[in-house]
Amino acid sequence: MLMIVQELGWEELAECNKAMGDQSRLRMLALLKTEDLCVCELVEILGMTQPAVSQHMRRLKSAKLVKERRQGQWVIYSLDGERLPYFRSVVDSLPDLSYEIEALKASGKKVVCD
Amino acid sequence: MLMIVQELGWEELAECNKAMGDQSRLRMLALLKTEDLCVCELVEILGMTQPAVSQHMRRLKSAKLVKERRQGQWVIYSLDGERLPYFRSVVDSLPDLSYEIEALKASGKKVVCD
DNA sequence: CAATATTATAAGCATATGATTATATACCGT
DNA sequence: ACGGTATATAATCATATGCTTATAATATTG
Repeated sequence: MLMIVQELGWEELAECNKAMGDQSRLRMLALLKTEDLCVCELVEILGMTQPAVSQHMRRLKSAKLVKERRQGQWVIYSLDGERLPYFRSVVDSLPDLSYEIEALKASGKKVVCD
Repeated sequence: MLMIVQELGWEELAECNKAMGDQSRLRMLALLKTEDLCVCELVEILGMTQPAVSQHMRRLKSAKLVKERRQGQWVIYSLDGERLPYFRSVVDSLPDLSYEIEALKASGKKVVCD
């Protein structure tokens, strides 16, 4: 089976980098590297308002760096980024924030159990 | 000899990505991948004003993605980006624009001969 | 030193960005 | 269908960004 990987244009390339050009969104990607998370969990960990998180996720989603799925009342985000050749390199270079997720679980606020 | 590579913080990481989050600056990086260039050559190739190019290069320089050296009356820019772990991956994924530089040479407007 | 060429900086302006508050939409349990 | 929880969108606002024009700074040449 032949897979055609569509070449990214300048516009899309710039959009991907812009999407990764914000500290909050970088932290979100770093968190999603460890585990898929829903919006309210990101809100809890990052200490941001819910609309702020939603809007950041929209930006990441429109750059195709994350994808979403609905699970009950939650919308769960996960890393995507197959279209961006160096996305894995970027994500790998992000600090490990798994301890944040551990802390969330310890506090009993982890809501989604896959 | 032990080389210590200073870990980049969120702030710097975001700045690097922001610096790469613009079509013009991506093109500049793509051009510098082929060959070191001075400002007036970038002006010629990209069809931008000289101040616009200078300001973009300042942004790239402050993110440490390019470095400059003076050669006579010209300031020559070249890729740097050793501090950004995935910089090479990004640059490698940029389209090849060497034909732009060839065209410049053919037109007799390549000013710097190293 | 004067004249020219190259590059950088400053100021102004239109648009983009990121946050906040308020409101709408979607799903769940009863 | 209703109330509660989760998420998205809209409106607003302060700041950032990118471009333009004008001007300054630096280097070369005569």
